[in-house]
Parts: sequence; C-alpha cells; structure tokens
Amino acid sequence: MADRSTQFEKALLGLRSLILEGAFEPNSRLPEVALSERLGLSRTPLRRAMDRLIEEGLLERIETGGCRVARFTFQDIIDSIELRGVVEGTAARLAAERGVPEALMAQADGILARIDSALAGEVDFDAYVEGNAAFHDLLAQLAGSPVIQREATRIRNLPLASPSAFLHRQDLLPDFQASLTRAQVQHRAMIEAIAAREGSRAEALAREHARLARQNLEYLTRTEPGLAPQVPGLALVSSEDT
Amino acid sequence: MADRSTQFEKALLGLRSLILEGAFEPNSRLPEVALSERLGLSRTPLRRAMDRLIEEGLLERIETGGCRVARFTFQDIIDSIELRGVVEGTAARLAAERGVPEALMAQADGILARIDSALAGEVDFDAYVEGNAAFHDLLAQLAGSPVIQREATRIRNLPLASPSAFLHRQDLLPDFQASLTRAQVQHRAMIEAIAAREGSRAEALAREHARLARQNLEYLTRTEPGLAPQVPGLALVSSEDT
DNA sequence: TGACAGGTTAATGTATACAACCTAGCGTCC
DNA sequence: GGACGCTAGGTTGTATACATTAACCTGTCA
Repeated sequence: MADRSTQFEKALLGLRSLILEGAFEPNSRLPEVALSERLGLSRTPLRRAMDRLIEEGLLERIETGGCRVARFTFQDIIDSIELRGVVEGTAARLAAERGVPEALMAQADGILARIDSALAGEVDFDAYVEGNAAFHDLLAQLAGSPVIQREATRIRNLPLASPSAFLHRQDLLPDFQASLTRAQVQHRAMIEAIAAREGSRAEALAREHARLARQNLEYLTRTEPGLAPQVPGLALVSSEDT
Repeated sequence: MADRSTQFEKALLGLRSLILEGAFEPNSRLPEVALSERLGLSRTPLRRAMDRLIEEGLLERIETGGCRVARFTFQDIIDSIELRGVVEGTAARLAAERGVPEALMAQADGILARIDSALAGEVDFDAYVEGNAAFHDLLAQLAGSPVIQREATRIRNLPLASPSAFLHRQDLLPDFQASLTRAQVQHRAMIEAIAAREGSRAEALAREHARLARQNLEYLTRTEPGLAPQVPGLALVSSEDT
C-alpha cells in the first residue's frame, strides 16, 4: 500500500495471492528461504510482507518463530462482513451526528450518479465495482475523523471482508442486476439519512447494506459449491474442526 | 507481541514510548540510522517496529520513503474510544445472540469476583487494572469468533484507544472509587445481558461503558491541563490545524 | 540576480552474511 | 529396551554492506 512497484509490494501481492488461491495447506509452516526463491526476491521484503499478512489475519505467528497459514472458515468471512457493517455504520452515524461539509456531500452525489449510470440499461459491471469502491471510501471519510477513516478502510480491505472477494462473480446471482440496484438504493438511503442528521438510521442502513453482501455470498456458496476454489477467501474454507 | 525480549520488541516498546512521551516533534521525519543508534540496535528490527507503529497510527509513511510522527488530536482519542465501544459492543451482541459456553461464563464470573475484591474496602488499583484487562480480553472472546476477537483486541490495544493511557492517573478523578465501581456495575450488567441473550442491550451497555472512559478522560484534561504531557497519547495533542 | 543544471550527500530499500535457537536423529548409558 | 544427552542440520532473528533514489547545495549562464 505504501510503496509502488517495490520488492515489498511484489512480495505482498504475490504471497497474498498464493494464500488465497489455496497454494498452501492450512496450518502449514512457510519457510522463508524457499518462499523468497519462489517469489524471486530476498528475505527482507518477504518478511515485511509476512508481517503485514499476519496483521491481516491470513498468517499467524508460531511461538517458536516463523509463521504458518491461518485456518479460516466460512463463518470467519461472515463475521468479517458483519464487522465491516458495524464500522461503516459507525462512520455513517458519526457523519450524521457531526454533519458533513457541503463539498463532501456533493462528492457523494457525484458518486451515486456514476453508479446510477453504470446500472442504467445494460449493466456496466466494472464501472459499478469502481463506483462502489469510491462510495465506500468516501463513506469512511464522511465522519471527518482520521481514526474512523483509517479503521473503516482497513477493515474493508481485509481479504476476508473485501466485497471484491465475491463481487467479481456476482453475475452468477439469480438476478444480479436487481441485487446491485438494491445495493444502490441502500447507498442513496445512507446518504439521505446522513444529510437528514439521522444517526441511528444511517448506522442501521450501513449494517443492512453489509448484510446484503453476506446474503449474496451465502447464496453463491449454496448454489455454486464448485465456485469456492475460485473465490478468494473461500479456498481454505472447510467444515472440519480446528 | 509476537516475540519476547527480542531486539524487535525493544525497538517497538522503546520507539512507542518515545513517541507517546512527545520526544519528537509531530510531523518530524524519523531517520532510521540515528534512531537505531539511539535505541542501541540495528535498522532491521527498528524498521519492523516502525511498520507496526504505522499500523497503529502513531507514524505515517512518507510518499518518497521513510515515515514521520503522526499528528493526532484530542478528538482522535475520543474517536478511538468510541470505536472501541462499538467493536466491543459487537462482540457482546454476537455473544448474546449466539450463546456462550458454560466454561466461559464461569470465567467471566471469576473475573467479576476478582474485580469486586479489588474494589472492596481500600481500593487495590493494580488489581483492578489487571482484572479490567482480563475482563475486556474475555469479552473479546465471548462471541466465539476469531475475527471479532482479533479486531476487538487489536483496537483495544491501539495506543489512542487504550484505557491504560489514562487509567493510571484515575486516582485524580473527583471520586475515583465511585468511577471504578460504576465501571464494574457496567461489567456485570454486560455479562447479565449476554447470559439473558439480550443482544441489543449488551451492545448498548458496552458502548455506554466506553463512554464512561471518555468522560473520565474529558474530566481529567479539563481539570488537570498540566497532566497532559504525562498522559501517553495526550502529549502531542494540540488545537492547531494540520 | 534568479533560475536551471550538475554533482554530491544522505537517506531509504534490498540483499546477504552471521549468529543464536529450535528440532530431529543417533548413540550411549542405565 | 527405553530414556537421556549430544551433535548436526536447518530455520529464524539480527547486523551490515550495497545500490538506488531523492534532496540539497553550488556554480554557471541568461
């Protein structure tokens, strides 16, 4: 996130992808030298990337040293989405309580209009995804609090909580256009609640919005079990214990 | 957190202390070599510690490279406490909704009893702080979700959100024993709400509990302005802009 | 006198070498 | 035969050397 096109960035993206693709056995230890050779870089940036992935919850530290791939379940994804709704709900509530500068509300309207365009007629899926990301980034800003913004953005970018983990296959939903439209209705309702200074409603709407993502995910995994390995974050999901 | 008595740990604790004590000018760049010499270790563990402190929000990365001390305000501390209440509230709500194993509830009762003892008669402040930490650690576990537990613990340990940032001078409160007793009443009410499976009430109580910490902080800074430099997290607080 | 170009310095990012630790396997002793 | 200890191998944690890049200063030219 910090550096562009550095070895660290390569290590971070490469290792994260490998983990989410299920390239490693859960609970398996990750030897640093072998990994660094596999990724074509030295141990220094690799270790930095591993530290970051530990923060993200994809890896966990071993007491004796080193780290291993974390075991996570479908319920962990559900919980991550719930948490995202809670934190975004807080951003929305505080924004409503404290008020939002004109300029930011105008930006919000612009983003909503962009998403409307993406949904009009034939759905422009890429444009929707882009607009959706912009909306949630802005939502994190609306409370005017660096702390809230940081944490909301952070949790939204957690691999397990990231909408992009399944959004890219949302075309498999029974009526995916209807789902996106429903999400956009919630987007607009949130902004309206914030403008109306109704904190509780804004918070509830944000939570409801996250729950929609959860329902979509549950539907996808119920009807398309074969999809799991393709969906980052679901590759390691299993029903076994510990 | 991971390693004990390693150079990394020394770097993390040392640098964090220096920042919170206000040893650096806000927005000042931190040169790695000078810092590593000052802390008596090499750049490798120092850089790891700096990465961690960036995650915690005490430092921020500079586009061109390196990092500087973050500027934070009193409002940032308020927001961090608010966020802590929200996430702990979620842990409490989910625990109530999903139910908690007998063994964990028994542990909770044990901790509550320990805090009661600490408050009986002459207040044993250290024992209270220890029991309070145990309570909040357990609260993070009650939902039975590794994700919730991770994030609740993480946010609680953020320097700006940490109760220990001002708890150690809580003896300056007008009637600090009453304040601790009120907190303990809230502790017990939370556990009872969870046992009664009342999620909304449990969540509201956790938020209320965080708000008590906020009120204490506000009182302290209002009546003892000279205390600020001694209170970690307040050293860098200022009313100037950007 | 001001602005631009070139060089020099110092900083970070990266690689690698070194050291301490844990683990496992084998041999010996009880 | 089993258990304890020692040694060897490998892995991580740390230090340092190297390279690359950005900033700053200086000198010259317009």
